[in-house]
Amino acid sequence: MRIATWNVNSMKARLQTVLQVLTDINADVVCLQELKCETDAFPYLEIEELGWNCAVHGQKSYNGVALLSKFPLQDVTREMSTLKDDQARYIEATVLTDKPVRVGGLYLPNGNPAPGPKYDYKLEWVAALEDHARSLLKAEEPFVLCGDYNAIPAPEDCWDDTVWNTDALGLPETRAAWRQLKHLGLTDAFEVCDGRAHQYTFWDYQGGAFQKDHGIRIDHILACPRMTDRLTAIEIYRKARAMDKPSDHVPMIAIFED
DNA sequence: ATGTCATCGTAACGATGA
Repeated sequence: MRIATWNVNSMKARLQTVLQVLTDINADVVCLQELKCETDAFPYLEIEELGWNCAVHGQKSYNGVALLSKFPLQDVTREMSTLKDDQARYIEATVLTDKPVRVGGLYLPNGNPAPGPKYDYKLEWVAALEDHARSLLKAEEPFVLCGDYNAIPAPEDCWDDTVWNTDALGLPETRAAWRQLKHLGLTDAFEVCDGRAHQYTFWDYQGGAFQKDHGIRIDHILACPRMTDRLTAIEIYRKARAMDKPSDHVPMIAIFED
C-alpha cells in the first residue's frame, strides 16, 4: 500500500501536471493540498477517469485539501474534532482495503509573519491537531496523518538554517510543536525509512532555488504505531519539481506492507 | 544585472498569500 502526500499549488493551473504525476507515482492513496478551488470546481471527471475515488474539501482562492484513493473511501470528515476552522485545511476518511486505515490529509497554516496573528493561528492549529491525534490513538484504528505541515523539523532539513530559523516554518516554537506531536507516539516515515540530512520536498519558485537545491523538508507522513510496524520505505518524487508548470512542492510516498 | 507563481477584483494590473 502506497500512501502519498502532495501540495499541488492550484488544481486548475496544474491539472495536466497533476494527472501525469498521479500516473508516475503509482500510489493507492494520495492526499492533496492547496487545491485553490471550491469543492464543486474540483476536476472530478478527469481524476476519476484514472481510477480514483475522490473526497474533497475546497474553498475559493486559498487552501483546499482532497483525498484520492484507488480503494473505496468511507466516513469522510472535513474538520478535526478539536477545531472549528473556517479555512479548508483538513479531510479524513477510512480507506477500505482488507486492512482498513484512517487517512488524514492536512494543510497546516504557513504562519508568516511571525510573531503575529497568523503565527498564533498556526500554533492554535497544530495544538488542535495534537488533540485530534490523541483521540485517533485512543480510537485504536490504524491511521496516518499526511500533508504540508509547514514545519522544518530540524536544521538539517533545510539548505541554510540561518535563513529559516527565524521564519514561521523553522522557529524553535514551530519545531517544539512538531516534536510534541510526534512524541504522542507517532513516527515520521521519512525519519525512520531514510533519515538523511538535506532531503527536501519544497523549493521556492524564486531565485533558482531548485537548481541550487535550496529546499526545505516540510511535507510529512506521520504513522501510528500499528502503521509504523508495516512501514517499509519512503520516496520523494523529486522529478515533479523539474516538470513544466511544476508545483513548488513534490510528492512524498510512504510504502506499507499489505 | 542576472528567473516566482496563482488568485481575485477589476478591467491591465495591483494586492495578497505562499
